Amino acid sequence: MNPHYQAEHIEPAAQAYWDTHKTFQVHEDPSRDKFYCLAMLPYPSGHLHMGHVRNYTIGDVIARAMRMQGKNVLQPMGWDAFGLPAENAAIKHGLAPSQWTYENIAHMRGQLQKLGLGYDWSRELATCDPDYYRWEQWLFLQMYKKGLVYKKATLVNWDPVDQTVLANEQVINGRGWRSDALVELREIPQWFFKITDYAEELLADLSQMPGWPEQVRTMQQHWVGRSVGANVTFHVDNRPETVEIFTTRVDTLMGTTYLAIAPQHALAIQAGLQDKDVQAFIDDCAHGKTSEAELTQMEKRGVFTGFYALHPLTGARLPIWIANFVLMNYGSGAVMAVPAHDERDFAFAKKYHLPIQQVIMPANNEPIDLHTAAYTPYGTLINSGEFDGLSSEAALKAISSQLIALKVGSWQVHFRLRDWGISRQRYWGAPIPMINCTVCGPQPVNETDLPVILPEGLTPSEKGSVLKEHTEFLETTCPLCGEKATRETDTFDTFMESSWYFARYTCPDQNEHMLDERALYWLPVDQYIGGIEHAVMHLLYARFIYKVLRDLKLVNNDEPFTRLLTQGMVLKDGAKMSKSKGNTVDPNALIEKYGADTVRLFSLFAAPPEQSLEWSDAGVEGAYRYLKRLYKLVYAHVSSPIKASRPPEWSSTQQTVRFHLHQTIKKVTEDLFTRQTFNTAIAAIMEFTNILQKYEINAPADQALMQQSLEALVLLLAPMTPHICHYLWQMLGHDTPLALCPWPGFDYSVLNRASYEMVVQINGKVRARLQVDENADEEAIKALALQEENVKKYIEGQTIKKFIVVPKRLVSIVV
RNA sequence: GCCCGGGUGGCGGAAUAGGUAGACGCAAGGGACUUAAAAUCCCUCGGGACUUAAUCUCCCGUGCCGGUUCGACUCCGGCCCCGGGCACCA
Repeated sequence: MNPHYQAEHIEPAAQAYWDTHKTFQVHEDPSRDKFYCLAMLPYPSGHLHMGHVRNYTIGDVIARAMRMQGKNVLQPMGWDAFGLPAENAAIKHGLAPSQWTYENIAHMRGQLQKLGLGYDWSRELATCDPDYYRWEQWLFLQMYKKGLVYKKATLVNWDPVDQTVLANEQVINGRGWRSDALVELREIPQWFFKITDYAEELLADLSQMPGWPEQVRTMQQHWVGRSVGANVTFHVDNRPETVEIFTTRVDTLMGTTYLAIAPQHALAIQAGLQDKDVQAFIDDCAHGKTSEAELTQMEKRGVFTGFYALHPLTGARLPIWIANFVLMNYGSGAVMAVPAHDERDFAFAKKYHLPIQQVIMPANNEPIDLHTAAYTPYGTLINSGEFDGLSSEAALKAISSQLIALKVGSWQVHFRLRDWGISRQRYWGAPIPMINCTVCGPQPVNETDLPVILPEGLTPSEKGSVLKEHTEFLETTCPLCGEKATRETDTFDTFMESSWYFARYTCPDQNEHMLDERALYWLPVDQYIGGIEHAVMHLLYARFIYKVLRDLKLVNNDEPFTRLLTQGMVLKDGAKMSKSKGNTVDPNALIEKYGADTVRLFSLFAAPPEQSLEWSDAGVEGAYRYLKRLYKLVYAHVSSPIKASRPPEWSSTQQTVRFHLHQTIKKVTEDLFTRQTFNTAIAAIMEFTNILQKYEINAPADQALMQQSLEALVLLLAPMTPHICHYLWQMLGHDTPLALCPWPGFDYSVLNRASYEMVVQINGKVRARLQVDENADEEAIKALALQEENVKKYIEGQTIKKFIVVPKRLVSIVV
C-alpha cells in the first residue's frame, strides 16, 4: 500500500484485472434486464481527439453505472472505416487506403484501451471488412426487391480538370480544392433509397420518443417538413409542355404574376435552344455548389424564357422565367410566383420589374404597403374574382376544389425530406451490388454471389474512383442473360454503414445471416451517445434503416435508440479544436502525465454533457489534485489505529455527517441516472469529500461512519474514475471487484431534519433569514418573520398588502 | 438565408417545477510548512457604498431593450453576438 496516489501503477493493474476476468464480455441472458449502451463509432482518422475522449467517457460512465444497478450491460466498439479521408491520405502519401485505415485502427484501439473504457472487445467490427459490408449489400438487395431502390439523374459538383465528382467540402469558393478549376453542376444517374416512403412514420414516431432531447426531435421534424398543399398544372401558351408546381398557398393563386423554373428544367432547355442569351444564363447557372446554404444566400438572378404559362383559372398569360434559386433537385423544379405575398418572389419581381398583384388583405382591413415588402400572413381575398371576400382558409379549399374539377390540380402532402442518394463515385466504400448489362439493363447481383468484394490495395488518384479502370473488378457477366456485363462502380454513402452497425454488434460472428435472435434480445439500443452534429442526418437514416429491418422481420420494434444524449463540442480558446488552428490537445500526453482517471474526471466535470466544453489545462490539474486528496483520505482512514464500531445512537456531529452522506448518494444517483449531469454529480462528491476531510475521528463510531462514507464515495465515483476506485475499494478491505458491486442506496429518514432555513423578502428583497421548525404552520412562520429586527425596520409605518408563505422556501411580504 | 442551441464573477460552470444568484473547481492574492523549491494545508476572492471594527447593513449586477409577476438567470415580445446543421466531411 503506497501512501501516494500513483496512477501509472494503479491503471494498468485495473485494466489487466478487467481483461483477465473478462469483466465486460457479455452474453444474452433472458433472466436479466439488458442494457445496451452505445457511443457513436469513430472514424479512424489516426488519432483520438478530445471529442472522442468526452464521448466515450460519458458512455462508459452510463454503462458502468447501469452495471452497478444490476443490468446486463452491452457496450461495444467499432470503426466507421470507409470514407474520403482515407482516399485523401492515400493520394498524399501513396499508401493504400486499407493499409492506412487498419494502421489507424490499431493505434486508436490502443488509445481507447488506455482510457479504461469497459468495452466488450470481442464484438469489435470495422465497416470496411467484407464480413460486415456483405450484409449491407444483402440488405440493399432486399430493399431493391421491395421497390425501395431506384435510379435517377441528379446534380453533383463536377471538377472538369480532375474529371471527378467533388464533395461539398471539396468545393472552395466555387472551385475544386485540388485543381482550382471552376466547379460545374452536372447531372449524373445515381441510386436512391425511397426514404420518403417512411416520411409519415419517421415524423409520427418522433412524438413517442420521450428519451430524445426536444431540440433533436424538433430538428428532425423540420427536416422531414410535412406540408399540405396543392399541385397545380400550368399549360404553356402555344406549346405542348406543361409546368407542374406545388404550393401551400393556393389561396394566393390569383396573385400569380409569373412562374420561375430551374435552369435544368425541360422547358428551360427548350428556351436555351431558341435564344443564345437564355443559353448563356443557363450555362452561367451551371457553376456553384449544390448545397442549400449556398442556394439561399446567393444573389437571386433570372432570365425570361420567351414562353408564357396560362393561368389555370383566368387564362392570363404569365411570363415563365428561369431563376438560379429554383433547383431541379428540389420538388418539380418550378414554382408559381406571387410577389405580393411571398418575400422571395417580391424581391425577384422588384429586381426584374415584374407585376405585383395584391390578392390578400389583412383581416383587420389595415392598408398595406406593397412598395416595400410582401404581406405574407393569411387574410381576406381581394382582386380574386368569385373568391373575393373569402378568408385564406376558405379560399384554400374553394380554389383547390375548382382546380380539381378542372383537372389541373390535386391536394398533395409534400415533404421537405428528399430521397436518400446513396451512390458515391468513390473507390474507398462498399460496392453497390448491381451489374450493368447492355441488353438487360441494371441487374442486382445474386445473393449467392455476395459479397461483392472491393479490391483492396489500389492506390486512388485525384481523378476519382479507380474501380472504373480495374478490369478484374469491373468485368463480370449478367445474372439474367449470362452475357458480358460490367459492375456498378459506385460505392455506398458511408452513412449506410453507420445506419445499422449497432444491430450487427449483437451478433458480429453470424456468417449465415445479417442478424439473428441475439439482436432481438439486445435491441433497441437503450442509451445512444454522440455529437450534436449528427442530430439530423445520421440519426434519421439509422431510424429509416431500422424500420426497413423491422419490415424484413429482422428486428421487432420501431425505433433503434430509446434514449439519446447529444454531447457538445470540445473547444479550446473558444474554437473547435483542429490541426489548422493549432489548438489541439493530445489525450495521450495527458494520460501519461496524470492518468486516464484524471482526464476522464476533468472531461466530465468541466461542463454538462450537452454543452460545449472549454478545455483548460489548469482545470485538469484541479481534477488530479482532487484524486490525490481522495487517495490520501482513504489511506489515512485505513491507517488509523481506531477500531470501527457502530454506536447505539449517533451524536449530533455524526448525524450531520450521515445527513450529508445520504444527501450525496441521493444527489449523485439522480444526477447520473435521471439528469445525466455528471458535472454536478462530481461537484456533490467533492463537496462531501470536503466535509469528510474536516471530520475529526475520535471514537470507534466515527471510524465506522468514515468507513461507510468512504465506501459510498468510492462506489459513487466508480463509473467516472474506475481505476482509482477499483484500487481504493480493495484498500477499504473488499475482495469483490468494484465493477460488479451494487449501487449504494440512501435512506429518506436520515434526510428529514428538525428545522430548515427560510428567507423573508419584503417587496422582493431578502431582508432576513429564519430557522423554522419542521412542523411549524403558516401562522407560526408569519409571526416568526414579524419578530425579526430587520423585518420590523422595513414594515414600520407601512400597511402589509400581501403576505405569501412558500413552505420550506420563503416568506414574501408586500408593503 | 433557413432550422436548432447557447450567452451568469478574471475563467469553466451551479441555481432540477417562477422562490436565498455565483455551489463545485480553476486562476489570483495573503499566510503556514521548508535551507529553498515543488507538493500540501489555512484564509480572502462579483462590483460598489457605509462603519473604529465586524461574518452588520445598503445599492448595483445573469448579452441588450421592453413586458408579465409579490418575486424573473428561469416566462413573453423585440434585438445583438457565438456555436451546430442545411442532404457528397464524418
